[in-house]
Amino acid sequence: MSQRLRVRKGETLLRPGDSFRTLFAIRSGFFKQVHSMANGREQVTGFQMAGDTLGLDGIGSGQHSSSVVALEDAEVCAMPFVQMEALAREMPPMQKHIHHLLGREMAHERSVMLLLGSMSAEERVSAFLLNLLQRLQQRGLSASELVLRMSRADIGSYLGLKLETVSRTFSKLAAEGLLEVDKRHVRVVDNEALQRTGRGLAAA
Amino acid sequence: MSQRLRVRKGETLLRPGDSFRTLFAIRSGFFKQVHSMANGREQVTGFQMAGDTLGLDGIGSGQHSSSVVALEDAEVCAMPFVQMEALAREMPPMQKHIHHLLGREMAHERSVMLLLGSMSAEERVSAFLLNLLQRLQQRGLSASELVLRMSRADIGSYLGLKLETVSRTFSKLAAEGLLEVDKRHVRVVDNEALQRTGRGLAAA
DNA sequence: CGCCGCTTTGAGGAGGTTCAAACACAGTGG
DNA sequence: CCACTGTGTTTGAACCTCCTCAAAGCGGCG
Repeated sequence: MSQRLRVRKGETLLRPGDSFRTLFAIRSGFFKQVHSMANGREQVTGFQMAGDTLGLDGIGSGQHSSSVVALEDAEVCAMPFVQMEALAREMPPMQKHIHHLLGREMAHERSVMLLLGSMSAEERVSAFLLNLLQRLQQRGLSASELVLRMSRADIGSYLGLKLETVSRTFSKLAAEGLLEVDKRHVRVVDNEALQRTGRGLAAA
Repeated sequence: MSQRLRVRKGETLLRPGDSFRTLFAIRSGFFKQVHSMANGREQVTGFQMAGDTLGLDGIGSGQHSSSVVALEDAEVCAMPFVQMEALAREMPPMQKHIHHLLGREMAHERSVMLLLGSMSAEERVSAFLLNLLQRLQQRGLSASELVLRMSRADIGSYLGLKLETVSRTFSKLAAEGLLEVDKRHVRVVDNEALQRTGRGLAAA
């Protein structure tokens, strides 16, 4: 039922306007999701890694509304949505699964809304790191060390900050002894303090 | 299958932690949806009116994550979700309908993310008004005049601004000749200019 | 009338942005 | 091998938007 697909770093898997036909389960790699506004401005709305699902936007309209770009070489599984719907009609667990996926997506968007609506730059960056670390830990990786796959500009766009502010905030958190930062390599030194700062963002 | 329910102004229809069992279709009235963060801060995440659906959050976790409060006397239809799921298995149109509802909810949250992430106060307030007006128009009401059901504080919370900023922005838009504002009564004078300012937020 | 909730307006201050310059690093071609 | 270029990051200084604190106005209701 599902077909593997390779996506190279920098390539675009989905574009706004593409008709909604398949979901993609990420087997490996790292993606960013970018939305464009009517006035031309762009904004990163999410980062997806192995185990996450791509393409859920557009389930309502039948058209994708965002572009999805690989930030490193990746492999995905294409799952035709009509087949998933058909399965859902016969197997309630599949129906539950789809609803669960949609629920998670909505929960993520909600948590970003809260972050953008009421957190300071320092809180946003902390919450962002904690969220990434938690998701990496769920996948069996370190909970205190990570390599950022995205640029400062991408992080800033996602967090509603300018790239300079993101950079300054990393420096500040490092100066305060919460992190060690070297370009895209980040190590958490004081996890508790980081939690204290960035608490508020929910899971995946 | 569905049961009517009256909710008086100020009453809470759903609370965070309530188990997810039923969706509510609004027959009349006006609601706000409020989310709380781990750190105690609160934020309005949406306003719902007649024809909108309440309770879609919690479809993933089985628990509601927000409270829903009536901003005026209202009447809603309770629809047990297990029955909707059962129907969806037998009738593809019902399945489509559920997916459509979820898609709309996600689209709304996305549009608010974009608003919060990259628009100025003036743009946010304009986009907010345009969105409300559009939804009122879809319901057969005036596209140029409305009575706000929510306070400046609620608007501010929703738009990621302080209530004073919302008030000032209304005054500014009025001074520029785009609006006439008298407390909660708003009339659009220059719709084009308002569109020019607030474009970027998508539908419902 | 007098209180209370909501709104408006002002003045001052803080957090983020903007503009600019310098640095690090990888890839390229001479 | 090394200058050369391009992209991404860091840091500084000045500015601007929005926030904070404060006071006053409006309107409804007991």
